[in-house]
Amino acid sequence: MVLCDVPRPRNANATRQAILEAARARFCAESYDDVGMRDVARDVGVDAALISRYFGSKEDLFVAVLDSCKNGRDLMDGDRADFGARLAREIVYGEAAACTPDDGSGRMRGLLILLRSIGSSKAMDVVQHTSNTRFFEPLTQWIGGADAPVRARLAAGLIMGMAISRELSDGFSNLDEAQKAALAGRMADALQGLVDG
Amino acid sequence: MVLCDVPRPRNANATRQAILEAARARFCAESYDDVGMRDVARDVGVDAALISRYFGSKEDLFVAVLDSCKNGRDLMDGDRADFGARLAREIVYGEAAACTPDDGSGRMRGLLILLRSIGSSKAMDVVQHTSNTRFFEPLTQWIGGADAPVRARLAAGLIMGMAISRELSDGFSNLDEAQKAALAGRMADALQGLVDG
DNA sequence: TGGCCTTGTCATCAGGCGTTGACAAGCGGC
DNA sequence: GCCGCTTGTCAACGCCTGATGACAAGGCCA
Repeated sequence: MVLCDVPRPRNANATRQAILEAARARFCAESYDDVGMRDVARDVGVDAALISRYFGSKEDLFVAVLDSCKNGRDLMDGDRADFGARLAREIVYGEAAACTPDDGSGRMRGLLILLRSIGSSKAMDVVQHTSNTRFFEPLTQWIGGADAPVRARLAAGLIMGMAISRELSDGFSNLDEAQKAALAGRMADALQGLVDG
Repeated sequence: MVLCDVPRPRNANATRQAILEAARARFCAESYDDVGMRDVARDVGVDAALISRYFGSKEDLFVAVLDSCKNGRDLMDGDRADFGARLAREIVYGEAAACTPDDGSGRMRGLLILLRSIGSSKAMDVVQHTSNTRFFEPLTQWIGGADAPVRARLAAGLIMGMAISRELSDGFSNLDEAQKAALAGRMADALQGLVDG
């Protein structure tokens, strides 16, 4: 996970950015409590004290990481008629789970980070607030129409639940390819039904 | 949360049971990482060292708590035609969230404890194993028929996701009563559809 | 070349954790 | 009454965490 082993040139902006990306990868793979400042610092090849200086506290770093992720609205980018199929594919086939330390292009990355740290009391406030403003509310707006809040809650629940189910079952490893396809199909239909009303 | 403040009579079985119940309440309300041995000990009115002696390690205590909960199969008790409505009501109206330190009669308690500690690396092995043997597999068996694994995954995902959605939204506090009823109704239909095939 | 601000390191702190082994107190049997 | 086992307490250990302030070194400017 070490991103750079030659002496880092003295460049505050680049270093700050490297810390942010390393932290994003860590928070994507581990819960808030399991991510240590020293871990992130080691990934970048820097002393942990520097993170404190650049970002303040660990919670501030967490917020900065969430802000650096693409907005939850991006989940709704693309053809509306494909929403269900798109999301189902990303979750069932794990395209959402890939979490390389790149520019944060994964559309679901922010949501995955939030899901990872659910249950951590220290991150609870941030997680709760961010999931509402970045995920629930945009989804509700985008769905629109009568019962939008209700349908959005259900869609969000299904998305989050299947993401967790994926974690708990090691990527649906107990399902063969045909079953995975069936799972993605059923999930897509359910989601699309909620979007279309 | 202190269950007893008069000097506890010297009774190993009763003390062990009291520790188990206090731990169950704690693990139901907080994640594995957030529950401290000293917290549980204080609830019972006992020294933390005693827990180590009676249960071994913290992980052993966690396993003992999960074993003490009603089996996940109990979720499927009752009229099969009511499964969706029953589960939806318990989640939307929070009957599942009540977690008093009683005999562990809540049917969803075991599942709630597992959900609380998702994301904790220390508890991951236990959570993964228990959720499969106590929740996924019984549900798959109970659903039965063609595509049972697929439908069970979807049902489980919806149940878990809505339980988490409930947490993140403070008990669906942004929904009025009519919307909650609509949510429960839609969720019930979706679940029942998965059960019936 | 010398001064100085920036960038990064190091040692350290206070606090929390789970766990351990030595000790105190209750209590039944001889 | 005293022994010995059980039940519970206490102090401490080693480890890890996030955070802090003093210090070293790079690099620009005069």
